[in-house]
Amino acid sequence: MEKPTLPKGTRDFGPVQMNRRLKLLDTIRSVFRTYGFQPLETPAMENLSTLTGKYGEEGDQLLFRILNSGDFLKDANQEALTNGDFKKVSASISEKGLRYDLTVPFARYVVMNQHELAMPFRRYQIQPVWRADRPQKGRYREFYQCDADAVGTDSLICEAEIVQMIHLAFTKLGVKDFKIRINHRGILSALAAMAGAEGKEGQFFVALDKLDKIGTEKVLGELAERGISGPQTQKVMELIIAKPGNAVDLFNKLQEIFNDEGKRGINDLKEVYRLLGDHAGSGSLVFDLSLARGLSYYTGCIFEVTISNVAVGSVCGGGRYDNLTMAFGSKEKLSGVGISFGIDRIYDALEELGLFGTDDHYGTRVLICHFDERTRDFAFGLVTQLRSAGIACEVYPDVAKLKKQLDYANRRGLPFVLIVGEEEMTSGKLTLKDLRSGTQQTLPVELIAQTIG
RNA sequence: GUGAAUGUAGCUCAGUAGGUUAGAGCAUCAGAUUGUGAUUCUGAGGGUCGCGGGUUCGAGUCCCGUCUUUCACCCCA
Repeated sequence: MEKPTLPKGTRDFGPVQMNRRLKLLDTIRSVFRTYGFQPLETPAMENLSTLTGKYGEEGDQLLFRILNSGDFLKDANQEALTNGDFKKVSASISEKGLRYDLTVPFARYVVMNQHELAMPFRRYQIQPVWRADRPQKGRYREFYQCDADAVGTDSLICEAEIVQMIHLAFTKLGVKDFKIRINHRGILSALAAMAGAEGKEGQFFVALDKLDKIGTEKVLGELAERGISGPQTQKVMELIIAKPGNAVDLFNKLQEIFNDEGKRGINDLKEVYRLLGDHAGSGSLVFDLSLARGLSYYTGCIFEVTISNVAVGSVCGGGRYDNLTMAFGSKEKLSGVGISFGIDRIYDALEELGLFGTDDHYGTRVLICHFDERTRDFAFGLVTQLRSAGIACEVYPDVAKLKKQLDYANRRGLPFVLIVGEEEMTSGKLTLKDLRSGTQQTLPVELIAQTIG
C-alpha cells in the first residue's frame, strides 16, 4: 500500500485553518454584499472553447484539461498523433477544462443570460480556480478567488467603489500597511508609443512591470534586448520613475504630452480621484506608472494590491475590460470592471504578520466535563440547554478521568470547560473554568451563556 | 516550460572517510495522582532512512533515474 499524497500544489485545510479561512471569506463577502453585489457560482469545468484564447498563450498552457470520457483514443486525431502535433491531439481528446479565473466564466454567464439580467449587473463569486503552474511561495495550483465585478456601465463610480472595497476589506482584516496601486491601459499604451515600442507593447509592459523588482537599469537592459531603446525610451523611463508627491499635478503634466489614448487614461484616473476625494481609501491609493500587470483583456483602469513587508506577491488585482463579452459573440458591447482577492495569499500574509487572533469565535466555546454516567446524563441536558441559547458547546461523550477530559479540551484549544459533579448537580451552581487563565468560578446555569458568549 | 536545492519517528533535527541492533528533543499512550489541563517524575509504543535501480563483501551515507517540497526564471492571486 502506497502512502497517500496530494496532487502537486494542492492542500488540505484542517479545522484551525478552515476557521481562519472562513473568517477571512466572511469578511470579504460582507464587504461585497454591502456594496450591492449579488452572489453567483459557475461550474468548476467549462468548455475548453470558453477558456482558450482569453488569457494569451501563457494562459492557455496553464489550463488544466479534462480528458474526454470513454474511449478517447477512438476519436483522437490520428494524423496529428503521428505528426507529434500535441496541440491538435489535445484538442481532439479533450473538450473541457478547469476554470482558470472567475472573470471569464462570469462573462460567459452574462452573455448567456443577458436578457434576464437587470443591467448594470453586479455579482460576487467566491470559488476555487486551477492553474497548471509550478508551485512556489504564494503560488498554488488550486486556490480561491473572491471576485466582484460590475458589467453594463462605463461609470467610474465602479472604479472608485473598488478602491473603497479594497480599503474596507483590508482594514477589517487588520492590515494597516497596504498599497492600492492604480494605472490605466491607455496610459501604458501612450508610454509604449512614446518609448518607441510600437508593435511590441506586450514586451514593453512585461519589462516595465519588473521596475520595482529589478530596477531601472535592468529594465532598460531588457527593453534593449527586445529592440526597444534610444533617447525616447530613456526619457519615458525618467518620466516613470519621477514621483512627484501630488498625483493630480502629475496628471496635468502628463496630459500635455500624451496622445489621445493616454489622455483618455488620465481623464479616467482624474475622475476616480475626484470621486474618491477624501473618502476612506484615497490614502492607500498610489498612482504607479510602472504597474503593467494585466491579463490580456484589460482596457481601462488596472489595480493591484500589495501588503508591505510580506513577500507573497500581489494579493488582489483587477481592472476594466470592454471587450470580454464580445469574445462570446455578444452583439452589444458590455463594459465591465472587477476585482479579485486572492485569499490564499492573504491568508499567508496575515499569518506572517501575526494578525490571526487567538480568540476564535467560530469553534466550540465550552466542553462539559463529568465524572460518571449520572453526571454525564445531566451534562447532556445542560449542553442542549446551552445550545438553544446559541452557545457552541459539546459534552465529553465517554465516562473518563477528568484529566483526560481537560487534556482533550486543551488540545482542542477550547476557551472554557464546565465541570459537573454531584455537588454541582445538587446545588445547581456549575463550575466554569477558563482554560486560558486557569481561573474558575461557580455560577448558576442562567449566567453561563452570557459569561462565555 | 527552464535552472537549482531538499527528503531520516507524528513534528524539529543529529547520524562521524561507506562498517554490527539508526539516535535526541518535543509530541503520543500508560502509570506515580479515583474532582482539575498547558509545569514535575517513571515507563512504553513508534522508522520499508521519499520511491526504484546501480556500485560495493557491506549503502541512511556514493552514482543514476523518479516523485515530493522549496527557491529563482517565465507568468500570476
